Amino acid sequence: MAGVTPKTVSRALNDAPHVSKAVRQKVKEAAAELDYLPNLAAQSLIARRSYLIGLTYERPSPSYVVDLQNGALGRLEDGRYRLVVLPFAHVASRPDELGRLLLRAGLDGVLLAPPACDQPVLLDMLERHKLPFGRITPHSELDRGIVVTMDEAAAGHAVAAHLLSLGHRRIGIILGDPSHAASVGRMEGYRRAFGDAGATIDERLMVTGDFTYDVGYSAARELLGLAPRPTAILAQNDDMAAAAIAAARDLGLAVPGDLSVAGFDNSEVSRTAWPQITTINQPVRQMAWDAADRLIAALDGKSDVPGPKRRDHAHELLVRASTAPPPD
Amino acid sequence: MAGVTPKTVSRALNDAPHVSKAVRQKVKEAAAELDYLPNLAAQSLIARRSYLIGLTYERPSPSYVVDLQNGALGRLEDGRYRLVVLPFAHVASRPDELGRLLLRAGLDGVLLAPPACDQPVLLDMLERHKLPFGRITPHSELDRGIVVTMDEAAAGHAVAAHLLSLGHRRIGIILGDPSHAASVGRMEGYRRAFGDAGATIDERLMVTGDFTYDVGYSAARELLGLAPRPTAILAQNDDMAAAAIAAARDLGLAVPGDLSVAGFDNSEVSRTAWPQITTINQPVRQMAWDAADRLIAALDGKSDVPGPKRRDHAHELLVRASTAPPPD
DNA sequence: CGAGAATCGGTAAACGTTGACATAAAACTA
DNA sequence: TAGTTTTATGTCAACGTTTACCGATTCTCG
Repeated sequence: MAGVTPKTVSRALNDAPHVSKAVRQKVKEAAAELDYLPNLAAQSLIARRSYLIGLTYERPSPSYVVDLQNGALGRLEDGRYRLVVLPFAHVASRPDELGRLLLRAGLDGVLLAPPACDQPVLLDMLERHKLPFGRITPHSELDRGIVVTMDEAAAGHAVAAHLLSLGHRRIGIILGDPSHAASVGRMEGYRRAFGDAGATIDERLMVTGDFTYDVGYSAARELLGLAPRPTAILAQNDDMAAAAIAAARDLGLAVPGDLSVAGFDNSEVSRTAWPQITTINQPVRQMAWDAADRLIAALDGKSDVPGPKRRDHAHELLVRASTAPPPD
Repeated sequence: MAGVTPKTVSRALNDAPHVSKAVRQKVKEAAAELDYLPNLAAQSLIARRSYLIGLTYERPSPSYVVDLQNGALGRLEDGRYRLVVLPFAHVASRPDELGRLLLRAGLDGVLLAPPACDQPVLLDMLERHKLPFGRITPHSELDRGIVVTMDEAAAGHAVAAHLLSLGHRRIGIILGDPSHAASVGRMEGYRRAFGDAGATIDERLMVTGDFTYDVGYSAARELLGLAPRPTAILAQNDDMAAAAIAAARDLGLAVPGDLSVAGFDNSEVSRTAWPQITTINQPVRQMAWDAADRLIAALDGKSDVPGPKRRDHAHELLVRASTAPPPD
C-alpha cells in the first residue's frame, strides 16, 4: 500500500472521517486483496479491553451448559466480543482459585452460573479488580453486580403443588447438591406447597442427591424400597427424575401408573425420556442472553440508561406424561 | 515499586535470569500486594500470539458439544491457553463465512469438529492465513492439518453386525444429516456388515433424519408403520435412537421384546434412556484432548518431534439393554 | 476575491510488555 | 592485585494499532 501511512489505513478501515472516498476505497480493496486483518492485540492494548467475555459454570448437565453458552453467544453474535469458557469444579471449596483463574484470563467481563455466582469470596475478588460480572440465578447478595434471577421457590412450589393437586401425599423428594443454593430454594417452594395443601413433608422421604443421574438412581432405589412406597417422586432436576423412572421400571413399576415423577429444568433428557417428564422450564437461554446483554451494555458504557440491575424471569410448569393421579 | 524498572519486574515475575534473589522476592511480594497482573494484550502484541484456541462445531447434541469442550479444556488446563467457543450453523452452505469468523477471532489455532473439518474451502482459507488447525474426525483430505480420526465405517460395521448376529434381517435404518460425512461412513459400515452376513439392505427401510430427536421420531414412526414391520432399528446417533424407542412405546411395542434399537455416540441420552441403548462409544473427549494436545505442540514449536500428524482412536461397541433377538 | 470552515493527509506519542544490548557491580582466577 | 568472568541492573527500541495534534488543501459564502 505504497504512499499511505498506517494511520490512514486505520482511518479508512474504521470508517473514520478525514479520509477521501477514493483513498478509503483503495485501502479497502487493498486490504481485501492482501487478506489484511488488524492485529487484535495491538487494538486491545490501546483500547484497554480484550473483547473477551468469560463464562464459568460447574454444573455437569450438558444441556444446561449448552443452553447457557448458546444464550450468551446469541447476544455476542456480532463477533465483536468472544466467549471464553472456563468451567471449574468444586467452586465452593476453593473460590479464590477460580477468582485467580478468571482474573488471569484477561477478560472484559464474566458471566457466573451457579454456584459460582453465590460465592462472596469470588465476588469480592472480582470487585476488587474491577472485573464486571453478570450473575445468572444467584440466591444471595442480590444487590451485587448484574443479576438475572428466576424465583426458584415459586417454581418449586408450582411443581409440588401439581403433584399435590393430583392427590399425592406420600411424595419422595430427591434433593440436589446442597452446596447449590438452587437446591435450597426449590425445597423451600416444596415446603410452602405442602403447607398450602395442608399436607406435611415426611422427612424420611427426603434423600440427598447431587444432580447426577447415577446418584439419583441410588436415591430413587432407596425411596422405592420403603414401605409403604411413595406414590410420587419430586426430583430437583431432570437427570435425577430420569433416573427415578429407570429405577421404577427396573422394579417393575409403571410410570405414571404406579409412580408419578416430576423433575426440574426442562433439559433435553426430560423430553427424550419416556414417558416425557413433567418439569419446570427454567429459561436458561434467555437468562444467559439477558445477562450477556446487560454485561455488554455496562462494558460499552451504556449503563447510564439501563434500568434496574436486576431482572427476573418467569418459570413455567410443563405438565407432561410422567405424572398422574396416584393408584386407587 | 520504587527504583525498579518494568524490565526488572518482568524478569522477576517470569523467573528469567539476571535478577538477584532478593529483588525477585521483593518484586513478587509487591506484585501480590498490589494485585498486579501483567497486561495480556501487551504480552500478546510482542509475542505475536493470543494464547486463544478456538473450537467450532455445528452438531446440536449437547453431550457431544460438552465432551468436545471438556476434552480440549482438559489439555488446556494449565491456563496458558484459553478456549473460545465459536459454534456455527450450516457450515456447508457458507464455509467462507465461518472462515472469516475464525480468522477475525484472533486465534492461535482452531479445533474443527464435523462438518467444518471437511470443508475444503474453509481449510484453504485457514492455510492461506497460516492459522493452524486440528480436525476431529474428518472424512476427507486426511493429509491436511492435524487429524484425529476414528474409523466410522468400522464402528458402523460393528453395531450393524451386532444386530445381524442376533438374527435380525428386517432392519430399519435412520440416517443422520447427509451433509455430515460421518453419516456416509457409518452407512458404509452398515453395508459391509450386511454383505458379510449374506444379507441385503432393503432400501425402503432407510429413512433420512438429521441427528435430532424430533426428526428421528417421525422417521421411526414411518418405519414402524410399514408392514411387515422391521424387527430392529439402526439409528445413526443416540438422540434418534431414543426417539425410536419412544415411537415404539407410543405404538405399544416393547423394546427390546418387539423391537431392538441401536444408536451411535454413547451420549448421555443412551445411558439415561430406558432401556439403556446399545451404542458405539466414540471417544470424543479423548479425541478432542488429543487434537488440542497436538495443536498446542505445533504452536509451541515442538512439532519437530511429533510423530505422525494423524492419529486413530478405537471405537467400542457397548451392548446394552435395547437390543435382543427378534421376536419368534 | 478573501476569510473562515471543513476536509485531507501526515507526524509524534502512547498503550504495557519484552528482546537486544550496554554498563556496573560482584565474584572468581592467576 | 590486576585481569577476567559472571551476575545484576538499566536503557532503548520494538510489537501494531489509535489518539492528539498540525499543516496543507479545498470548499463555502459574504
